[in-house]
Amino acid sequence: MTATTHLKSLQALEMAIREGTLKAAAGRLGITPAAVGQRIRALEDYLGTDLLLRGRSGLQPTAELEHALADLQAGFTALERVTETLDFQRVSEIHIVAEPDWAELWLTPRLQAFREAHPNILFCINGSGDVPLRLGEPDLRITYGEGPGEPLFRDCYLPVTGPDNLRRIADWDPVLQMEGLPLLHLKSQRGQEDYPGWVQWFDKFGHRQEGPDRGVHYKNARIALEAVRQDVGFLLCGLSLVLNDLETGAIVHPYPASWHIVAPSPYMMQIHNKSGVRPQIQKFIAWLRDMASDTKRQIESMTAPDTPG
Amino acid sequence: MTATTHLKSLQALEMAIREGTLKAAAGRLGITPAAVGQRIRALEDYLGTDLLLRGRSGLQPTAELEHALADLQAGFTALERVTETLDFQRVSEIHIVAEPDWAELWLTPRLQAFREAHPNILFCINGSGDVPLRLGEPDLRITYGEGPGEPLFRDCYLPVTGPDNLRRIADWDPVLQMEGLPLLHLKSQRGQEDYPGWVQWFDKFGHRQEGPDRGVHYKNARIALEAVRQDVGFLLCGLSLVLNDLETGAIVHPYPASWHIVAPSPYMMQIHNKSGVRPQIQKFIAWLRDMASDTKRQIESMTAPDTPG
DNA sequence: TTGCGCGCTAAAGGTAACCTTTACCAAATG
DNA sequence: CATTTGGTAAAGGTTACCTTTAGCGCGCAA
Repeated sequence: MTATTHLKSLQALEMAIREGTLKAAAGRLGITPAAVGQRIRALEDYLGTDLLLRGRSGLQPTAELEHALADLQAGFTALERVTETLDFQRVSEIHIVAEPDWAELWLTPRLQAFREAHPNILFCINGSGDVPLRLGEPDLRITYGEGPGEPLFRDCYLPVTGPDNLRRIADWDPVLQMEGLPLLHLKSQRGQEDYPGWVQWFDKFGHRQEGPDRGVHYKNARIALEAVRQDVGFLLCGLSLVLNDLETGAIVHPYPASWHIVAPSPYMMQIHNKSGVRPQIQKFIAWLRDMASDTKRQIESMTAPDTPG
Repeated sequence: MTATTHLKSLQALEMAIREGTLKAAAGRLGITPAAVGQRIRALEDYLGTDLLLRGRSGLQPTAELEHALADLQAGFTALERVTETLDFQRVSEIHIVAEPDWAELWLTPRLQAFREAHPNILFCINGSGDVPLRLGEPDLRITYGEGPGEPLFRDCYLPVTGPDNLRRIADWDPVLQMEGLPLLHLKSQRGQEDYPGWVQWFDKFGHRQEGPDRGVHYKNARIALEAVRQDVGFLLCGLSLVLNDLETGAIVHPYPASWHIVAPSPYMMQIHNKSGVRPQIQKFIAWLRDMASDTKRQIESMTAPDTPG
C-alpha cells in the first residue's frame, strides 16, 4: 500500500461535494474557483475517470466516486478535528502595535468578546497586556495615515460634547452656539495634516469667528473624552472612538452628523510575516476585519447625507 | 471552521509516527528523509509548538499531538481507503509496444499472474490483446539496443538445442560436436550488431570450422524454439526467453553456460508521459521491475563463472 | 579512545505544482 | 433579449516542495 497522493485534489473534491458548488468550495479553501476545478481535474486525469458531474445547479459525484465518498468525508472530517485540536491546545501570544487612541478606545473595548471566545490567546498591545513585550516585529501593526498595509476603515471627525452642554446651548443661535465655550484639542491634531482639527472644521462649517486653534490640549483621547463627558467643552473626535459613548448618551454630537470631516487616511493594518501566519493570528485578523467593517458600516450609516443626526 | 492546511505535513507526521523513523516514512512517501523532516518542521513552525520528539531510536509524539493522534491516523487511514477504492474501480488499459520476441516469450508468460491479480487492467501489447490499439504513444515501450529509457536486464546468449540432440552428440569430440548439425538463426541476428549470432559465438568459442552463417532462418523466436524442441538443430538464443523451457527440460544448453555472449545492450523500458503516470500503470511498472530483476538474478546465477552448466 | 555507521538536520538551489488572472461559454433568470 | 451565475481554458508567475550535499550527534565496535 502506497501513500495517498493528490491530497489537495481530494480535499477540493470533498469540499466541492460538501458545498455544492466549486465557487463555494473555493471560498472555503481560500482559493479561486478555477483552482478548485484544476485540482479536481488533475485527479480525474490521473485516475483516467470522471469523479464529479459539474452541473450548473449543483454538483454530483459520479458512480465511481460514490463508493469512496464516505471514506473521503470521514477522512477530512477527522483531519479537521486534528487541526482544531492542535490549534485549540496552542497557547498563542499576539503582539500588536497600534495608534494609542485607537487601541485604547476602539480595539480594547471590542477585544473583550474575542478574548472570551479564545481564552488561550494572549495579547500584548503597545507593550502591555497579558504578556510582556518580546523582541522583534509585532505580529500586527495598526497605523493611521499613508503607509503600507490593508485599510480597515476610514474614520469621520465630528464635534462631540457632554449632554449638559447640549441642553445649555440648545436655544442659542446656531451661528453662535460654540462661541465662548472651550474647544478641546488632541495633541495629535496639532499641526498634523492627517488629523483634522478645529481649524479645518471651522474652515468648512463656519460657526466661529476666531480662535479655533485656542483651547485646552490633551495628550490622548481617553483623557479628553473624560473631560467631554463632564461638559468641559467641545472636542472634534473620530467617530469610531466614540460610537459606544454616543450610543449610551454619555456624550452627544450637537450638530448634524453630516457636518463632519472625513479622515484623509484610513486606519491601516500591516501583518508581519504575511505568509506563514499562525492560525490564532489568522483568527484574530479575521475577527478584526469583521469588527472593522462593522464600524465602517456604522460610520457610513450615521454620516450618510440622507440620515443626518 | 476553515479548511485544513498543511495536508502534506500532516501526512508526513502521521507516516513518521506509523513507521517509527523519518527514513522509513520517507520511503513510504516516496521522498527523501530530509523532505519529511522539512514537512513536519513546517507544521511545527506554523503552530509554534513541537509535535514530534526525534530520538535516535524511534520517534514519539509530544503531548500536544497525543490528543490529535487518533483523528490523525483515522483521517489518513480513511483517505488511503479512498485511493484504494478509486484505483480498484478503475478499468484501465495499458498499451505496450515491445520487441516481439521479448513480448511473446518473456512478457506474456509472466503476465498471466499479474492479470489475475489485477483483473481490471486490460492490455494491448504490440497492437493486440484485451483491447484494440488506440491512437497516440503507448504507455510503455520496451526496446532492445541503444536508446532512451531505464534498463530492465541484460540478456545472455547461449546455444540451446533439443534434449534428443544432446544425447546424440554426447560422446562426440567436443570440437566436432556441432559439425554437420543444422544451425538455426533468427531474422534479428542477421547482420545486426546488437543481436549476437552464431558468427560471434564461433568467433569466441571455436568449435566449428566453417559456415557459421549458414543454416535455417526463422522469422521469430517462438517458431525457432518450436523447431529446437523438435531437435531440428542449434539455436543461439537469449537466455531470458528460454528460462522456463530450460527449467522443464523441453530444451537444453549443450555447453557450459559460461560459454555465452553477453548482450551488448540491455532491454530498455521507456515510460510515456513520465510525470502523471496513472496508478494502474505504476503498479504494472513496479511489477515489471520486479520480474526483470528476478530474471536478472536468474541469468547471473546461471552464467556465473563458478557455477557453469 | 578512535573510527564508523546511522539517523536527523541545515542550507542551497531547481523545478514543478499550484494559484491567479483574464477571457470565454453556456445555462438559468429576469 | 440582456444579465447573472457558475464553470472552463490558457497563460504566466511564484512559491512550496523536493533533492542534493554537507554536517552533527549519538551509539557501537575495534
